[in-house]
Amino acid sequence: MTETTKPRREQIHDVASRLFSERGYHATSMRDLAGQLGMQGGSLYAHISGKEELLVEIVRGASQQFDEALFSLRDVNLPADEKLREAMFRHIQVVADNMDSATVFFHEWKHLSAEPYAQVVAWRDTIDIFYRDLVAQGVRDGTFRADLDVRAAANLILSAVNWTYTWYRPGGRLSPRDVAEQFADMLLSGLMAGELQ
Amino acid sequence: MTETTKPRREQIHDVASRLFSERGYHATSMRDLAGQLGMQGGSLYAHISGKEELLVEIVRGASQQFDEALFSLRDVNLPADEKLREAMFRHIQVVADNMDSATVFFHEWKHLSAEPYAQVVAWRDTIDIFYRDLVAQGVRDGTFRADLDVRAAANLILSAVNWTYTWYRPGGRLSPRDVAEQFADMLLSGLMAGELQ
DNA sequence: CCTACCGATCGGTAGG
DNA sequence: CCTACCGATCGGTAGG
Repeated sequence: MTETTKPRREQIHDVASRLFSERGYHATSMRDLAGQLGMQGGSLYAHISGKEELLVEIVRGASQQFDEALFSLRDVNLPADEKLREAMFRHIQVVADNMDSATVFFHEWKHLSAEPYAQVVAWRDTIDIFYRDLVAQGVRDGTFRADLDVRAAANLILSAVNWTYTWYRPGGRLSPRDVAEQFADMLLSGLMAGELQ
Repeated sequence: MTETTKPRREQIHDVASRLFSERGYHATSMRDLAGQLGMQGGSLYAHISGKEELLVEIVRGASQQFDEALFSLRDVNLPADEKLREAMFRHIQVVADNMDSATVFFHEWKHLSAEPYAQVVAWRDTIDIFYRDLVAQGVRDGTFRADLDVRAAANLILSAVNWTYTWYRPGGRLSPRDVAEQFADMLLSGLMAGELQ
């Protein structure tokens, strides 16, 4: 009995996330969408107001997932390196658990109209600041190297966790935890062998 | 006299790279393109065979730039860490020098038809292998840590250099060399302060 | 949720 | 390189 039917609106969002991520927003027609749901193109408008509403809600949903995962970490009292491990894990997990909407988020946000577009830009800043604060804290308390460029470090971390949407395969060899630990190990300790060997 | 006119075909490619990167492939119409060149939509077909030809050539051009930058490094005799620095610099420089076509490359290749699509997938593998070989060499000769996961390391490096297309601004505060050195410093030495302090 | 339809726009072509 | 046009398809609506 896994046949419990989701609300129609939710089904539409799920299919839209999948098609937008596979083909892109502009290459997906409302008729494509309707076809996957077994209805006619015009019937979609009984449930939604328009195509862009779908994009807006997918993008907003994804950014909220990131927010919920990361901002509860903000004031947690942990050593900077452990905090970074946990943040990277949560960040990657959001991507892994929402491959479709995360892909739409990273790929299609430029097609939003002015207002939601500006919200994404503002949101990106908050995430940037989250990682900069995390790094800055680690530098201040001596966990991280004193000569770190905080912006560059945050940028490198974000590159690692964001780029996962292009290559990660849920159900594959690596769990989100595996990826996070591998990346964090390398970022924290570096690739170089110790000087003494 | 910087008014030397480029060949029309090249102008079309330049404008197409810019519009495809700004708006996306499907959201750019042939009439948009023609308008920016001061001609009518139909007139484009005196110079090109179709819209997808433009996408194919932009994508192919970008991948060739990466090839030329990286593959001459393949058999150069350098310590692995220096080789990595140089590879990252060249990789980032290709992105920085070709922001438009690099963006199209990373963003729009999924819209290619079967054959050029498969070429991009195959190309990506060669780049992946390039970085894995570089890391593996460093592990073998003791430059890099013996416990490195080669695939993960290559993946992390690629995340850093590829993601630059989303944030780098040519002519801004940082040169491609700056970014490459910052990233390589952090990747090679890690973020952690030394154990003794 | 369907049928039937709207005006607009798409990539591309014919003929000059 | 332009004018004029093609069939196809787009997002969306009216009326039921």
